[in-house]
Amino acid sequence: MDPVSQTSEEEIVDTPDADHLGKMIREARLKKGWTLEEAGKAAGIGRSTLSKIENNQTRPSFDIVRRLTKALELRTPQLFVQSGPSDISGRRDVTLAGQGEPQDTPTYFHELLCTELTSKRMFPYISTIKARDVSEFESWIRHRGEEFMYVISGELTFFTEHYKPLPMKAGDSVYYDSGMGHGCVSTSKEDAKVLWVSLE
Amino acid sequence: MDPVSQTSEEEIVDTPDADHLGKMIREARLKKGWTLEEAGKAAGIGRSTLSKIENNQTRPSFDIVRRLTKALELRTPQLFVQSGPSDISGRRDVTLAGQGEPQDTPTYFHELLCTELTSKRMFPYISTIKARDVSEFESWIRHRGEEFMYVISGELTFFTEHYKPLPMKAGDSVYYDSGMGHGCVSTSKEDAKVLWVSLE
DNA sequence: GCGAAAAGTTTCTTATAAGAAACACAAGTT
DNA sequence: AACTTGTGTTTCTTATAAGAAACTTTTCGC
Repeated sequence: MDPVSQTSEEEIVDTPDADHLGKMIREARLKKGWTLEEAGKAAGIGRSTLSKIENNQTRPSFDIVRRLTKALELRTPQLFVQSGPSDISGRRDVTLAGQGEPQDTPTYFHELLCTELTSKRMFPYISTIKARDVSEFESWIRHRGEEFMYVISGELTFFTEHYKPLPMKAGDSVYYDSGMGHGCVSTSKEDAKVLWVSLE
Repeated sequence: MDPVSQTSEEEIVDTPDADHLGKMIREARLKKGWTLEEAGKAAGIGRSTLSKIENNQTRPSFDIVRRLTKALELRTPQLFVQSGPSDISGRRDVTLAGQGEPQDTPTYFHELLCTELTSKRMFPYISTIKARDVSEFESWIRHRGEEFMYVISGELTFFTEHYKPLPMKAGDSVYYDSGMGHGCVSTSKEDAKVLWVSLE
């Protein structure tokens, strides 16, 4: 196999991961240095309930888990980890310069990166923004999630709902709620090039 | 307020978001064009149960929700959204070139980007990798989550456990499980510069 | 419009989660 | 060593989730 593009889609057997949850919660609680009583109070649940959850003696309701994640400031995605064909553990995916998967729209020329790794959670892509006048700005893009943008080259104006237009140049970056309307136009003579990383 | 750096930490009142879950699940099911029966079968639960969940007439167990997210291929983080002081809705955070928050280690010079938005889920930073010999490579970095790296300038070799060393140059990118040991060294005369986006 | 089939909702039963209180087990204190 | 206090575990009760089946609504054919 080509050493550069090693994304293999091997089938992995499913395992129950039954006692994963309790372990994680106990870990998070101890990390905060809390007793069952304290953590329970912070999350609004009884200490006996929490004890049983941590020892996997019960299947808690989604509500309870949600309250716990908030109180303990737990990262939620990892609570759902279940082994299966769709996780990226022990994998990597390389895309060489200019070798991304092209995807065009009227305004942007997108190049999707690392598309072999279908189960990844972030979506990186490079966009070429065609040079044109600021006045031509048309409609907002809007999609659930958050997004990071880094200007690789050129100059552009980045628009966000509720904010003033933002002039940007190579090396600048912005992080924003992509649920807000957003979009950008090149303000230099040449096309501008940006790297986007999107997370739903 | 400075229009460029508008990250405000206003207090937002907490709302229960009680009927968020059902709505999302119904949406995901319909998107797949499935009936209650079909979706239930795929997730291994009864259609009556699913009906009640979608109509928020019950507080499902975490297990059931997990099975549903798997069957419906739902993005899990958004199931946990609860309004509160710590989400980024309607916000943005800008970092101009070279204005990131510096953070040094023996091997890397990191510049953290968009640090005002503390509740964001992805962590972007630019690293300058000091020029040195490949043989000097020491120890693996390893942390839970996934990571995306884009080479801004210079040439380097990217190391990942279980894989062959990967020579990279400006414009190349790689996405990998950051739980695997990883690290990189510059192979050009000058320092190399890379953009990393990390997600736990 | 009427019947038949399919999709969704509402009982009804039972299995079980959640919390209170009792219990067990430490680590200090006198 | 007995007493206290603090932490986690195990009953025990009751509130409720989950599934089966009955019921309602929608969709489609004729």
